[in-house]
Amino acid sequence: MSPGALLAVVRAPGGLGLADGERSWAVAASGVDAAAAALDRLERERSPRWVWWSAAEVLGALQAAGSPPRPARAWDLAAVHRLLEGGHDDGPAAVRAAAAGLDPARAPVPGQLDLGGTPDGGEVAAAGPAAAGDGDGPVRPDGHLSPDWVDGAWADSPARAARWAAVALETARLQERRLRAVAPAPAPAGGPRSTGGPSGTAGASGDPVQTAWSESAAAVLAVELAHGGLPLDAAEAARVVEGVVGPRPRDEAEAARQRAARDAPVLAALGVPDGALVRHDGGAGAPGSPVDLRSPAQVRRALHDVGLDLPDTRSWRLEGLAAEDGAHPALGALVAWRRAERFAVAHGYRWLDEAVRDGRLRAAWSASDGGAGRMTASAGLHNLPRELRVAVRAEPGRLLVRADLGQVEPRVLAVVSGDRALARAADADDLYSPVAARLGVAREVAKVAVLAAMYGQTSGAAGATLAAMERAYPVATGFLVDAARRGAAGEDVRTAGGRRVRVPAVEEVPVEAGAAAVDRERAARAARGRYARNAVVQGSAAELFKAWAATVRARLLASGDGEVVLCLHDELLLHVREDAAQDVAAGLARDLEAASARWCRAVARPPVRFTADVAVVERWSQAKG
DNA sequence: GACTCTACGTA
DNA sequence: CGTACGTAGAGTCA
Repeated sequence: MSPGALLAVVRAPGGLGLADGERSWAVAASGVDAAAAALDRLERERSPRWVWWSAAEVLGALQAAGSPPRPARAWDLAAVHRLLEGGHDDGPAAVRAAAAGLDPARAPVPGQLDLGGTPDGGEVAAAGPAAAGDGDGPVRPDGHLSPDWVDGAWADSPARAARWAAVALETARLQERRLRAVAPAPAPAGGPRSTGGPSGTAGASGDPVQTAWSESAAAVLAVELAHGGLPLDAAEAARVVEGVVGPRPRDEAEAARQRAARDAPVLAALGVPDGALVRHDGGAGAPGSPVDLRSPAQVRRALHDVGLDLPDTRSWRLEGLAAEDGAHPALGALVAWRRAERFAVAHGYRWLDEAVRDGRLRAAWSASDGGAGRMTASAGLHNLPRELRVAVRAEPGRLLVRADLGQVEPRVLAVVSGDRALARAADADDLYSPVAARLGVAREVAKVAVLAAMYGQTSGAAGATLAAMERAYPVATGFLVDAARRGAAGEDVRTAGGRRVRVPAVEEVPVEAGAAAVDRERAARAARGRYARNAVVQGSAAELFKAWAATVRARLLASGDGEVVLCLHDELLLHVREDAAQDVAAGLARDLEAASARWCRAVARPPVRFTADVAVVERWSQAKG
């Protein structure tokens, strides 16, 4: 077996089911440690590209092993399915149906009785070892997976586990064929407009399989991030929380008193009598509770009663008014109250107790959630307030290496659109400087215009500069306009790496429905347009980021210098051995060069320069931010 | 109990 | 009438 050859694995109670290009077999391994050891041995002997229905399914439980496996290469069927199809159902039945080109509506849903089994009209069952069979095999005559097997019958015996692995292997091959079929062609030199299909153009070039590899690596990373967690000094975090929301209450009664004490000055400023008596135990419309500050509607009414008629009570609006001369004192009080309340609710003591264990902040990770395929995390990890970053701290003998991509979205726009002028601007450390020179405006104006183009903003100061953008960078702006047009029309779009971003259709409204309904429809189409316009950039940036993260993970794996502990859209945080930190930091830039060059080739676009800001620190807060 | 709305932290 | 996400509480409907 050559390194990188596909090797499918499933984990059953008694051991592993395995399949490579030649045969399928089972390895007995009862218990987490034995399974981890068996996987690890195969990793060392064969250096395969592991095929699994999902990294979480195989690796999740094995993270608890004394020596968890650290696979270098993977083909994650669920991750590749999400790449190809979008959507959320990435279980084996949906994955197999899509890979085999079958109607997903006919795929078995877990727990469903098998009422099907006869071939769909005109559809041909996939050939191969998995389909060969007895009437009780994993693949039905119509090509869909058998509901029994989807529901877990594959785990009943070692022989069945081996067959299930063979199905996984075959499904990976089917996915690879489909990937090549949807791969976007290079952006035409003459302009961005293209025809046909959500990808814009069909036809293989570049190397779409690379996206499958890095997305699969990100799925492995997600499992490791969920298990490893982010090093967090709980005592330091508690100090930060105390500074914002006050001391930790000993019981619910004390918590209620503290809440009332926080509310009192704001209620007084609003002229609400007897604020200290207000109940805040969750009861709506509590008696004797004239204003619940946690209710935006009640706050709005209270502000109206003191002469402030506002469309909403969002902080930025209150802050703006509070800064004016002669502002009502309630405004400033309310802004300060909101900040503390927000902190207490989202990142207060409850969060500390639930999310932090053994000095680690742990969250559930997804490698490609959301329409555009960004990584997501739970437990408030991706919206950790800056004040708390001081508590994200390397353990003794270790340091943090933090790196974030510079101006990643406009650089990605240069790649995906194939705009040569924007690509030249990306040669500069600060992309906005050459753009500003070309547009003949100040740097800040240029920056706003570029961002406005990518977000679909039409109002405000960016408007005038947008026209200059269109003249100076017609390929890039044309690409964005085209994506917005597709989105507004309800067509799906694809990222550079071929990720399908589903755009929900807008319900058509007859003219008779009235002007308001017609306006709503137009607004909904515009929103879809902005969504699609942004998704092709944001989603492509997510792919580049994951390619980088996968490269970094691979190097850390080989060196044993440390681990990735956080992925934050364009930022990586590594927890590494103190003596290796400088080497790791230097390697991050090289990894970015390698990953971005590979990514540009893979998506069949001219190379564009990417930059990263790298720092070695003890606390996350010490890095620029 | 499931859902929507408002709000707000991060990128 | 600038994108995405996760999360929470109030409020609504059943």
